[in-house]
Amino acid sequence: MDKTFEPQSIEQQCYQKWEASGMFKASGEGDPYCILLPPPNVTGSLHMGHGFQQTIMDVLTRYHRMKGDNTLWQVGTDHAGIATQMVVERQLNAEGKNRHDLGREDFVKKIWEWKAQSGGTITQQMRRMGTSPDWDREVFTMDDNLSEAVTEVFVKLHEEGLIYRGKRLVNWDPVLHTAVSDLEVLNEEEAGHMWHMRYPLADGSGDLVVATTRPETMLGDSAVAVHPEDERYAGMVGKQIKLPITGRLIPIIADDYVDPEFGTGCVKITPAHDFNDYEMGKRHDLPMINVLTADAKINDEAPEAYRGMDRFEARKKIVADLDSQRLLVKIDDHKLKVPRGDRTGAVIEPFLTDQWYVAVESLAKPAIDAVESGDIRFVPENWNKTYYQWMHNIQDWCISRQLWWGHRIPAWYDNDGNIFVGRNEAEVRKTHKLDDTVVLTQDEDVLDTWFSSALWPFATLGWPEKTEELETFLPSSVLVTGFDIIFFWVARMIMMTKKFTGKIPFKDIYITGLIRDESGDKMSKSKGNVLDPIDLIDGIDIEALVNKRTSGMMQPQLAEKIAKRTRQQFPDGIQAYGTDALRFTFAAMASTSRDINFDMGRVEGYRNFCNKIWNASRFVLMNTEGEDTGRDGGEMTLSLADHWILAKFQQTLQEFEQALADYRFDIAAQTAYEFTWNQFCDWYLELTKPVLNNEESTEAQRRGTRHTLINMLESILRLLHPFMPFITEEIWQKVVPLSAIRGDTQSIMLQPFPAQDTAQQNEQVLADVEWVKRFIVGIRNIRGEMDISPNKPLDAMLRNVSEQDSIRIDKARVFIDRLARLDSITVLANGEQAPASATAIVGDMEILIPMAGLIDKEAELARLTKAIEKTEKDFSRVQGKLANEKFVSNAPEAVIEKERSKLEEAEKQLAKLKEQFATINAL
RNA sequence: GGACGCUUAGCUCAGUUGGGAGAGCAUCGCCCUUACAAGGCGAGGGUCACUGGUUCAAGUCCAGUAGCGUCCACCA
Repeated sequence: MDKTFEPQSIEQQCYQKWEASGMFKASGEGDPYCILLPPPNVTGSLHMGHGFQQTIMDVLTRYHRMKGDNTLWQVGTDHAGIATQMVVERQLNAEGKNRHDLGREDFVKKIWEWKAQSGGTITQQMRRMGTSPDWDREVFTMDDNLSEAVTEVFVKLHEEGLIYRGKRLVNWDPVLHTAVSDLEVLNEEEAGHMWHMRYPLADGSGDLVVATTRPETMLGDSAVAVHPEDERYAGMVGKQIKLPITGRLIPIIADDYVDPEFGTGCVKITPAHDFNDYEMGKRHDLPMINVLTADAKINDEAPEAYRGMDRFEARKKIVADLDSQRLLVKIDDHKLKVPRGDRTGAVIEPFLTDQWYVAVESLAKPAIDAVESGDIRFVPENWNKTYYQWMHNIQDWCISRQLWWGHRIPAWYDNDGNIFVGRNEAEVRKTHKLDDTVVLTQDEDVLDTWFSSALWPFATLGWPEKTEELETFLPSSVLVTGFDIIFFWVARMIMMTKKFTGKIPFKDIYITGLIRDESGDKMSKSKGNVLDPIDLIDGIDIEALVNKRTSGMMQPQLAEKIAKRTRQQFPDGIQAYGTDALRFTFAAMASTSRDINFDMGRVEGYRNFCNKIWNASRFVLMNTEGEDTGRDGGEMTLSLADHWILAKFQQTLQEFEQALADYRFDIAAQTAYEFTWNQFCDWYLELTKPVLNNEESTEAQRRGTRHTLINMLESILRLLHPFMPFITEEIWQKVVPLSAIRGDTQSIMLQPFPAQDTAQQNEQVLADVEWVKRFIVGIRNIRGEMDISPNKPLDAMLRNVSEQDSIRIDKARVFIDRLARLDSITVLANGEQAPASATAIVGDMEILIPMAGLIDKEAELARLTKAIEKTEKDFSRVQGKLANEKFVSNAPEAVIEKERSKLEEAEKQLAKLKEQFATINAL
């Protein structure tokens, strides 16, 4: 084995072996365990969030597979309507064309070509993360069977009246020319203005001043509203306004919605271009005057001078024209929330169009019940509040999109505009008895991508067929996803799955935090702080990294700054840390908090952990290869250390499994790390040396220790495998022939997870070794602080040795001698004089290292002073506590007892330290 | 306006029924000891944001303040 761990050399071939051997498939035996991969966009490439969530899913999948469950990780990708269409359209733009030049059919064909060529990027990258989903079951949301499910759901919901078509005000993206749902609109606060405009009364008796943030919409005004109890305008309600520029007559109406305190207390009402005005328009039966085109330009409803102007151009002209007519009163600065499309960033326009909707109210109720009843559980639990809040205020879902890429809506129109919904045209003709003379044209629109995503839990398992998979794996065990798509996806899956299968889609919902950069900023192209998980795995040099971060930018002017910062942060680029280190980092950072600031130091630390495992394994192999490890029987005597590490491992295993059951991946990772490094490597491996390198050891002792050594390592590898699949597989293949494992050893991933075994728990041994450790650390501490070389053998004297101390010394003598590097141990009789010494205290026992020629007086006095101060502080705190009568009478007996023994301990120690101080001081 | 969350060592973060403040990285000292210098051994470092309350006892529970963040709704 090489001296350092080189992840590159093993990962990819290891993965190929796993995948080719079909090891990711559900075994068909054991309790079902299923995870659904939130399907990433087929256009996408792996980002840190994917890496994080997939690590968690893979840990769970590999763990449950090893536990013997019938484990399925269902994988697939999403067609991502808008995102994908935009990517391909951008390519066309680069060729100087647009999608209309190609026409719908050719454009969609082009997207399929693009998908065939580049759509596999993200699934290839998932493989680099070491994920183990059943790739043979990979689905794409536009596959035939998924599309069938989509049609089926649409038709059934329509039959029940839960899908309807209606003319409503929708969020319109004027760049994409499509409606989008409420969730796809982001409201950001931006600096704007409030224009105060004078509207004259038609009878010439005066005027009103309205305040607006969108003057151009005045072309579509159909009323002015005031509060019914606003005395200022009491006499005006019912009168007419002569709307400037257009000359139209519009009424002054009264409505509670108006806030008399805000602005002038008069609101211009534009029902076709504002959601609140739309509602008021309906209440007052006002005309809906649409003054915009699909491009958000002024249409022919407006006076000629404005027609064809962009909405923002029109705004300027209208303000100028009003000003010249002395109708502009003032312009105030005003902060307002501007709605923008989450994909395009374009200002969204409330726009009156025909769209398809899902009436969600009746679907929402069972979905709320499913969480309230505890059938579905959010982890962490407080996310259910977010869920309830949205579900209780849920609005009908606009599902039609004026795009070309997606599931075509299964609705047909005849020439009279009648609508027929069915699974296909033939079915429609049959059910509605339409012969060939009736011309039918299919609805041009496609469905919101999230409509098909909502069916993911059952459609991927074969629905509407009654498949065995559906029977076995629905509901799935846990959904691992981010809070950002609780509304988009999670809630809709619950509604749809309940509706169409009667079952819940999943039992637990584990909500992960968002991965941010080290200072808490969101990773984004424009900030230039994006890390690519693949770069952390393979490494990247600084030039390539700078190039990556600064190319293809929306705002090229930021490039220089980003380049500079990147060079500053990564002067030598990013090292290749390997997949296992990255995965371990993700797992270790998966605490319950909302956001995670990604710290490169952690990755480096866990890369070092990989190296530690690697070198510990080298040590184990060096000492077991070609030796008798007891694999074929033979007498074995286990040392104290052997028993101890087995017991310690049991403790670790218990904590580890509990943590995983609680979805505390950070605790599980920490537990495994601590055991492996601080117990197994730092102590146990050192404790095997006195046995293996001791000429006096019997063959049974050597065999026992070798046996423990190799099998302990083997168990650790299985423990760590769910987190670090590659390094554990690589080492395990070398270890297993020496271990006690028999049978099929094709891969560690098919081995059982280490079993909890009460026979190996041993409190006595744990206590004994803790005592030994304190003994050794006491002497190391003296060496460290006294600058005594670790190589220099010392003579130790012991004072106040109890019977138990003596037994322990006998049991552990070889270990103590070797690890503390002692030449001799002398037990002093009661009252026997000791030479001037440095001291360590273990319980009641004192360890004395004679100072002659070794230790200087001042240094030892300083050390003792430090120890005395610390002990005195403890002592007086505990003493104060016990002196408090209220504490003694109120606290539980166990707590008081603990404090009493603490006090006693401190008192004894203090006495010894002070005595020692006096002795040294007298020299 | 409503909801949720965060504030603990220089940095990134744990701290689960209230009962001795922890980890990794960074820092300092010693050590190339035959698994590992991506390492070993040892050490230093915190008025747990602030104020008040409950309690014998508060990082932990309650109330409030300040700062930061997220989501939802929204006044033109």
